[in-house]
Amino acid sequence: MLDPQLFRSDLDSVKLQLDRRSYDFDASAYEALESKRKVVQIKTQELQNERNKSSKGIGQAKAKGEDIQPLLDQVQHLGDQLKQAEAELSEIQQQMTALMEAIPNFLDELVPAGKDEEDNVELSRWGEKPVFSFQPKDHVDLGENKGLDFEIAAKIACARFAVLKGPLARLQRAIIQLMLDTHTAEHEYEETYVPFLVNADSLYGTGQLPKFEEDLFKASSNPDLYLIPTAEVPVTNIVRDSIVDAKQMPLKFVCHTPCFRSEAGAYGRDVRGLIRQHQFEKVELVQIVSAADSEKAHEELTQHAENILQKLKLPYRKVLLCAGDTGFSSSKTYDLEVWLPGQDSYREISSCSNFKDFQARRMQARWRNPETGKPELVHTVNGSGLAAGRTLIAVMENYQDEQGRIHIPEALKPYMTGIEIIE
RNA sequence: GGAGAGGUGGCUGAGUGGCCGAAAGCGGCGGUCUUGAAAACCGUUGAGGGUUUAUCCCCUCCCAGGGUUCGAAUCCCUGCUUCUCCGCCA
Repeated sequence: MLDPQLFRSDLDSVKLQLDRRSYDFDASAYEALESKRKVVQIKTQELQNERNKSSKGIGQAKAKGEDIQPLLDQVQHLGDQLKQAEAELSEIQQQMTALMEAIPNFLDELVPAGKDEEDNVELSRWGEKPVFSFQPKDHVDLGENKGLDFEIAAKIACARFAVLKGPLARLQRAIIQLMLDTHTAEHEYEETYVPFLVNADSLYGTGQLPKFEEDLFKASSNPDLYLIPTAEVPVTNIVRDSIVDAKQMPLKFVCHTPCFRSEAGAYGRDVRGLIRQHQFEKVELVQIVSAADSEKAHEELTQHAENILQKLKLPYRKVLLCAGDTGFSSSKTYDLEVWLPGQDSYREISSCSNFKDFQARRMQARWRNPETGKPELVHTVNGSGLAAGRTLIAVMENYQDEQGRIHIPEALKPYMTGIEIIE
């Protein structure tokens, strides 16, 4: 949610900002609603004031033992008028909220113009792509005789699920362990365990609702809960409706969860393999910081995700998303794309975003600034550190040999109880 | 699942229809005292919003949503939630 004050004080710059997003903002509809709001709100508050004064007068008269009947007759007309004004105001406010909550975040000034991922800007590359003396296989072929099974998963559930058995299941767990250990021990994140089902308020807070409900799995039960599409939702909502003590800032959480996505708009895309699944494992990094610190925190958090790729010696590149590819709630996003020999391309393995105060305003998440003594909105920053399912793919494809075996990267060996090669 | 008791400011906690946005204490902030600190004492200290150049003024908020009333933290209904006891359970 954007700052409503800005809409009132400088609508022109709001329009310019939303233009960068190619967001079709109906400024005249907004202005009409806003001027109506002003009139009705003032009228409502005047009526409330009148009621309060009268009631106070009645109380005092009664205490003195005076006859209050004449006073009661006087305020009789107030009730209906007030009720009507309040109803009208509430209707306008609901319309205003509906309008405001559908508007995406402003883009950071450094975000490049562009329509889709073609226009993203590559910032850096790390690592050497492996050179093979044979035609490298993709992870589906490599996993075929090693316990990676999509048919069984489709029998158990449906398409876009996978079953892992034996050393590959072990390898995914090792990857998760490495990430959690690194982020807690070296990057000072607090390990967190959270619900995998969340309520609508939480999804609203981080921006998935109300606009993107079709991307979610809803649990058809009472109370209404949704499967989390990312740990970002439960973890960020830890600070919803609260004022964080300055001494506790910044808050840094790391959390491993499964993630569930309906992939409703992805028919026919990435149908092969583990790339795009309804369920996948991810380790998420979340930071709750002050406005002054969020830019730095965003850079650092991205580096923390990069460190995992570097430990695994997986070649990757860092990309700054263009205007059209930056998510609804995000102000600025870096994607980390890992090299996948089986696909002969870079694929997203982490997405690190600075949301500034956009989520915080939706969540009413604040901290008390000791300089002013006043509560201020926090900034939220998060990123995958990393998507474990895709990391598994990257390890399989980058560490394969001519016999179709998979060599365990050095950094994972301590977690594999002696297994050095999966064959 | 059954029975009972609660949800009030940063925290503890008083308040059962008007003088309550809310006692008292703790904590925070400012000051007096002190070489400095502590203690003691004095003062101050909730959030959001409207109007305004600003001050002023006004509105809303005592878990949430409805209701009763001229008037609700207080009474009624519904929901959520916490705690205690019993049962069941990984």
